[in-house]
Amino acid sequence: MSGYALRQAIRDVLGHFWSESFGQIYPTLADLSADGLVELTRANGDSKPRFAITARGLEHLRARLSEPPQSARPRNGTLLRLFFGRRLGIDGCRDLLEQARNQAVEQLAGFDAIRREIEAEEPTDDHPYFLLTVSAGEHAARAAQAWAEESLLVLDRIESGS
Amino acid sequence: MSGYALRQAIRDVLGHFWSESFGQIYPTLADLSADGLVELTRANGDSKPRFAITARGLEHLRARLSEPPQSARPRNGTLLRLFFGRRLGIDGCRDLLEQARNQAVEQLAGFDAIRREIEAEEPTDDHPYFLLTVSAGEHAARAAQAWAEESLLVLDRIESGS
DNA sequence: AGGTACATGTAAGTAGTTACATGATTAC
DNA sequence: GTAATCATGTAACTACTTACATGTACCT
Repeated sequence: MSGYALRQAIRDVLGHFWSESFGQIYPTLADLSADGLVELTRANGDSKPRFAITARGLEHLRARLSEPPQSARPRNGTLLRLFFGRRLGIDGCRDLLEQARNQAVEQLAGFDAIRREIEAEEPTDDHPYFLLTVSAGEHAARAAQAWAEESLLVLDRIESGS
Repeated sequence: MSGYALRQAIRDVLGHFWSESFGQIYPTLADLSADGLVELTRANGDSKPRFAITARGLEHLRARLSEPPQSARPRNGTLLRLFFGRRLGIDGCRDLLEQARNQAVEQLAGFDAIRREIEAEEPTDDHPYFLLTVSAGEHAARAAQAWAEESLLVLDRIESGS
């Protein structure tokens, strides 16, 4: 695919756990091409550029996938604000939690659509792995929804005097 | 508290949803001090420096807490590797999932300790908010554990031929 | 013909960590 | 007295995003 199409695929398919910008994609694609890990095979009268991974690229990919994943530094703005909830005020907290709940519900609907899309396709050996990542999103979103709803009830109890 | 103590508090208390490095803390503390939002009040023969938030600092904090939280770009190395699970190989996937499960279990033990610590303290108006963030961690960790364990079973089914 | 989507690339800026340098205080 | 901890600060570096610049292909 093209770098442009690659970015769309990353956004649409890996969107809930990964992201890349053009500023990352194009230089990286150029480096990979220079190292012979991908090839630009623009066929005959083809209007669209087609990068494809090479045999050496596949080897390299396997090696990179085997590297231990490094966890990103945690940075959750919602939880930081709730931690200082007394300073923020109870209405601000309620807004944050309602937003968190709504976001979780939307995500669940999105995952449901992705899951049905995958299951409607001709099954391949990759599908079980794709579904693993969807399942991770579903578990996380359900947990987020449950937490937000419980927490809204806790706020009610705080407000009605404890 | 001192910048040094602040960093320890961030690591120990907010560790599961926030982090700051010295390279962030000291310049920021200097800026806040210059703007009169914090004050260094080193009492008489006190060996330890004590930064404290000022009245204007509290106002500023409230304003900053009211800003909408911006979500960081997603970057989950474990899910990225599992997405390409067929390339990584089933044993590599198993390692990733076992690590994810163990990490979740450890986190749950940590949250349990924090919760008991908070509940043992003299209750303050802040405690319900602290517990909200602990609860978020517990929900997320329980979801991660359940997902990892389900997924390990899925791997078994993949391996035993589908 | 003109707008939208496709396509690439880069410079400037943002946000942060890591590593280093330095010294004071406390514990044993 | 010496090792560990407390304490501050900064320069170099990493890893990205945003915004801009530029052009092509496709649809109506």
